[in-house]
Amino acid sequence: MGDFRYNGKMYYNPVEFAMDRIGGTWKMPILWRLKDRVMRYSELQKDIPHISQKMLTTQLRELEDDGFVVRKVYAVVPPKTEYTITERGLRAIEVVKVIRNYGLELMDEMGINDK
Amino acid sequence: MGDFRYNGKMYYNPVEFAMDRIGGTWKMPILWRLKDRVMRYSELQKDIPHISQKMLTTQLRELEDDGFVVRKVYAVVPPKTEYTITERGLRAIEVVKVIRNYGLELMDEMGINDK
DNA sequence: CAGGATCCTGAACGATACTG
DNA sequence: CAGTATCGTTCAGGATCCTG
Repeated sequence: MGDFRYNGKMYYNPVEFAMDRIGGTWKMPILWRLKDRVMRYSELQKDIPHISQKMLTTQLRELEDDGFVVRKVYAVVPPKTEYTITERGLRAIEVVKVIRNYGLELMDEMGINDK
Repeated sequence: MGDFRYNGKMYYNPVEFAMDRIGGTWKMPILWRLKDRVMRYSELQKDIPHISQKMLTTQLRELEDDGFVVRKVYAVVPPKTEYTITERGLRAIEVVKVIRNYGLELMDEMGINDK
C-alpha cells in the first residue's frame, strides 16, 4: 500500500483516509443524529451538547463535500436549512456502530460507567 | 448516555472514548504491525514510515498503559525491548479491520488509487 | 435562522540533540 | 539499541462578534 494524496493532503494508509472523512470530535455525532431523520441546523445544535457554531458549520460542510450528507436550503424568511444523510453516510454509520459498540465494551471492561 | 471522565479527561460518548484509546495518527499502524508477531522497537520504527522516535515511544507507552500491548525489556547490552499485542489489543484489531476495509471501499468509490 | 469572519489557545505532532 | 529531553510548529477546536 503506497502513499497517496487527496485534496492536497498526504495519506499513508486507508485507515488514516477513512478517519479524515468521518473522524474528529464531531463528524460521527453529527452523522449519528442524522441516521434516522432529517434535521435542521438549529436542531442539530440543540441535540449535540458542547458543539460550537463554527464546528457544526465546518463539519457539516466537509461532510457535504465528501458526500455523506445533503444540504437543502429553503428560500424563506427566516432561513431554513435541512440536512439529510446520503447512502454513503448510511454506510459510514455501520462503521460508527462498530466503533461505538467497541467503546462501550472497552468502558465496561475498564470499569467506566457514566456518572 | 451521560458524560464521563477517564484519566482526568471528559468524554461525551463511547466513540470518543474508543478513538482516544486506539485513534490518532499512529496507534492503529502500530497495533496493525503487532497483530501477528512480536516486534522490537527498532523493527517497528523501520516498518512504520514517517514515524518519529518521540511518537513511537509515546504511543507505545499509552498503548501499554491502556493494556493493548505488553513491553518486555531484556537486561542485555545493547538493550533489547519487545512489544507484544494483548488479547485486548487483538480485539481492537477487529475494529481496525473494519475501518481499514471501509477506507479502501471509500477510496475505490472516490476514485483514489495509490500512486 | 443559519451562517461567515476573526482571533486565539492548547494539544498533537515533528526535528534535533543527547544518553544509559 | 531504545529511548529522554527540549524546542518549535501546526492545526483542531473554541470564543466572540457580525450579517443576509
